[in-house]
Amino acid sequence: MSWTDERVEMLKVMWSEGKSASQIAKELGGVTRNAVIGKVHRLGLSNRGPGSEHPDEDTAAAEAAAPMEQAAPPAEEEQEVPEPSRPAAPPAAAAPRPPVKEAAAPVPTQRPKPVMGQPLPPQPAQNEISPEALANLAEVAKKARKLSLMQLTERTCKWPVGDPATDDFWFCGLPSQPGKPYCETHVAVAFQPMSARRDRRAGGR
DNA sequence: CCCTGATTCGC
DNA sequence: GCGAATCAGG
Repeated sequence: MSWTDERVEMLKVMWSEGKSASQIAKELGGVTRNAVIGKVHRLGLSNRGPGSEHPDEDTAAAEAAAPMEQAAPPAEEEQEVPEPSRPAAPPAAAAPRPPVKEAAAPVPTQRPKPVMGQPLPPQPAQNEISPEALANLAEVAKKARKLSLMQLTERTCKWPVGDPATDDFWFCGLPSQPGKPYCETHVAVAFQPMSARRDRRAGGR
């Protein structure tokens, strides 16, 4: 398995989102965590967020575009706490399943295309999305800024839409939740509590 | 023992 | 460039 542009792209996104090397390797498939780490270093992004990491909070922007309640759960995770919230279905994977569809359509038009002959890992069954969430997603899709990979910053929603292998691919781009990779709407969909996932954890870092 | 990323070094 | 083996640590 070689590092194709798509794979490197996914690696960058997932890494910047804070996913661990082993998890990225697992999702990319065909590589080990060592391979991922090695690649990360070779790409020179061993550091996870120096690029646009400035403690600069623009409340106006976030408030203007997402004037929703800003309940800040006490859950401040660092990969070492067995939190109940984790990406249920990593959209960054090959088949993001952009919920850009109406509730009427039982199935998104986006089909798992046979793009890139990589052994795409078994996509974890996506949990049900609440009707409210779907409604919001439909709205958000219209407001999406359709940013390209390089336009993403720490404060833009990195929810992918479309197929990374085609030009019909973009990221939501709306103001993301502080500390989260997605806007509030996408966070709600991506970070669903997953039931079956061992949480035995004690000391991680 | 589980896990994490970092580094080395033969390929 | 690649990644297994290894290292260093939680």
